[in-house]
Amino acid sequence: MGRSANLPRGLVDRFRARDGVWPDDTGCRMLHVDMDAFYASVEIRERPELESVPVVVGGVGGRGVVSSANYLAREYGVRSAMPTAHARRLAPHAVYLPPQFDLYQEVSRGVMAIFRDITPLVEPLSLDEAFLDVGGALRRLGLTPGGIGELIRSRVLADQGVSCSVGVASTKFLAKLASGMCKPDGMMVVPAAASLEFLHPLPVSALWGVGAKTAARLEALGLETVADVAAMPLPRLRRKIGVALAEHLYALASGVDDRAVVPESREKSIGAEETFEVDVADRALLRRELLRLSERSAGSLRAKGLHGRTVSIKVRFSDFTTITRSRTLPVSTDVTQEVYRVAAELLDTQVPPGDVRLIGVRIEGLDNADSAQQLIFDAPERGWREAEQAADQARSRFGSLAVRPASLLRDSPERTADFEPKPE
DNA sequence: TCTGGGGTCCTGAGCCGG
DNA sequence: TCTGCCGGCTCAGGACCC
Repeated sequence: MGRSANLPRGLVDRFRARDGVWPDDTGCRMLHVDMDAFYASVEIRERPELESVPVVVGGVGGRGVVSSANYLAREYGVRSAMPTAHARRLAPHAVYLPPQFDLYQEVSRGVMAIFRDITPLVEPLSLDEAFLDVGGALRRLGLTPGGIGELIRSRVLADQGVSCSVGVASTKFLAKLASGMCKPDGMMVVPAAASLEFLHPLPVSALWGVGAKTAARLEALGLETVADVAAMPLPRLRRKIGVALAEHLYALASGVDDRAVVPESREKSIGAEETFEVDVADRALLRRELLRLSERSAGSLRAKGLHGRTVSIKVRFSDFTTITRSRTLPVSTDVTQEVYRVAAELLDTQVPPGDVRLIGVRIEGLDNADSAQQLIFDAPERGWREAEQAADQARSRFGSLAVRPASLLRDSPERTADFEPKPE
C-alpha cells in the first residue's frame, strides 16, 4: 500500500506494537488485516530460492503493469500499478512472474478461514485484506484486540507461510490506516482516545476516497492535512467539492466512521476487459473479442446464479480517451449470446471508428437467478441458455477450452465478421 | 513511465410520468 | 390544456480502490 510512504515517521513509532507490547487497545474492536506483498509472497512461498531476490508479479507483456512486488524489489523503486517495462528498467535483475490467480485464491481462502475461526464478523475487501469485528470474540478467547491481532499474525504465518500486518482501532478507517503504516509484518494499535491525535497530522491523501485528483483539489483549497479538512466549515466544503464527498471526508477527518463489518456483500456488476498488445481498428476483430468477453462475463453470472439487466461496453482508444455505452434490457439475462448481441450492437451503432487499445463488457443490475424476472418460455434465448448451461458443465469437467463458440476456434477475422449466432 | 483488470460509487444530464 | 416541479430511471463519464 503506497499511501503509507508519505506518513509521518513519529506516528508509526508511537503506535506500533513492539516486543509483544502495544498501546491501550480498550474499545478497539475493529481489526484490518492486510497481507504483505501478497502475490509476491505466495510466489516466494512456492519457490523458496526466490527469498533473497527482488520479485515482481504482474503482466509480463508489452503493456502489463506490476500487481505486486516484494520489499527487495521496492528498494529499487518498483511499485504496484507501475508499467512492467518501467519496473524492468529500475530493477533489470529482478525475477518477473505472471500472476497465478487460482493459487492466490486458494491461499486467500485459507487465510479467511483462519479469520472466521476467530470471529464470524469477517468482511473481505479483496483476496489479501479483510476487516474483522472482534468485539464478540474477546471474552471467548480471553484476549484483548491486540492479542487477537498477534494471534492472527502468528497463525497466518504458521498455516499459510505468508506474513500480514494488522491495524487495531475503534473504527474501520483507523484500523485500515494503521495496518498500512506498520507494513511489512507489523501491528499497530490506535487507542480510541488518541484517534484525532493519530489522524490529524496525516496528509489529505490518507483519507479513504482521496486519490491524486481530489488531493489536488483539496490542496488548491489550502487543505493539506486531515486536520485542515476537519477544521473547514462543512457547508463551505460541500460547496467546494460536492455534498457526498464533503460529508464523507469531513466525517472521516473528524474521526467519525460508524460503518459496521458486513460479512456478506452482493456483487453489483460483473465484467471482463482486455488490453490488446497492439491497437486494433478492425471491427471484425473487435466483435470477436466482445464475444469472448461476453462469454467470460455471462459465464461468471451463471456460475454465481445471477442475472443482469444492463449490458455496457467500454472502449479505450489509442490516445487513452475512454467511452462507455450501455443498454438496459426489458428482462434480465445470463445468456452469452444475448449479452454479445447487445454488446455488438452498441459497438456497431455507438462507437466511432479508431484504433482501440482496450475493450470490455460489463453486466450490471444484478439479481439472483431465482428472483430475477424469467425470460418468457418461448423466447429464443431459452435454447441458448440450455446450450450454454450444458457447455458450462462440460467446461467444469474437461477444462475451459473444452467448449467454445465456433467463431473463437480459429483466428480468422473473416469468420468473426460473418458470425451470426443462431440456437441449434 | 506511459499507464491492467476487477470492481464501487458519485455526479450530472436528459427523459418521462404524476 | 399548458406549465412548472419533482422524483425516478437511464445513461455516460470520472474518480477511486486493490
